Amino acid sequence: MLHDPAQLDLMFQALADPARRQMVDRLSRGPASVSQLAEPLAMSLSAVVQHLNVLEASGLVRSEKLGRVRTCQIEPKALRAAEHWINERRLAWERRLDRLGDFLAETNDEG
Amino acid sequence: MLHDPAQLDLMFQALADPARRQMVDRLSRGPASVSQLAEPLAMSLSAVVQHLNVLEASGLVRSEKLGRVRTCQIEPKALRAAEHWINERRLAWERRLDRLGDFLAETNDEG
DNA sequence: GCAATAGTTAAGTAATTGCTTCACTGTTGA
DNA sequence: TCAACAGTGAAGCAATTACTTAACTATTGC
Repeated sequence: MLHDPAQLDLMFQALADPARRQMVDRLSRGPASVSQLAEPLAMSLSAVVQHLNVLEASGLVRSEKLGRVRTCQIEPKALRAAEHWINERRLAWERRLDRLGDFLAETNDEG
Repeated sequence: MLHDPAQLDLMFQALADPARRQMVDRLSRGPASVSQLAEPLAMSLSAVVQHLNVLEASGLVRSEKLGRVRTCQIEPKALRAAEHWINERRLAWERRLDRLGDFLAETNDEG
């Protein structure tokens, strides 16, 4: 389910915004409440909640509410899925370059 | 220069669109002309050129025009930068979990 | 030369995004 | 009990995005 293109779409879309990346960055250092996520950001709490919704919809962040405070955490599996998509494309390209290098080396030996 | 936040912003923004990811995917299998990139996409050539501009501005793709055909390639360094950003955050989180696990194991031993 | 090819550019448009403010709900500490 | 706190939801708005069409330039094969 994590590699389905729609989910990948939501993840990259979520990561495209600097405020949301800052939130992910903050969460990578440990869980945080909505207010803690909002604190370094120059925007209303409401805007932060909206960003949080995007992050949760993408699967990158999970949260749970206890009493009046919602605690958020990173979902490393989702991060890994995005990472994996990029990695596969880059590796495909680099393998292709290697093969090309081998081919050129061989045809040079025979020239 | 590749880790500057503005460039990272452009890269993730570029990857957020499914058409552009499809173009990157195509390019990961080897260089292609603009028309070749456009071929599987259900949109005008003009739209594809606009997507290509976004990809080039982000540094993810490089292109060169010879005669009337523009040939595009992936820039693996840029892909690696995006990959790296995600990887660092995920690792930070996972290391934190490890430390937490160690701590809990230790305090259990002493109970 | 000239038509077809490959791409570029500009202008317009509909949908989406990233906010804002405001009114509101539920929770908690004094 | 009640004021402050933590968060939510809706409405509205300006900017951006992802297209479109149409007019255009430059290259190439015949």
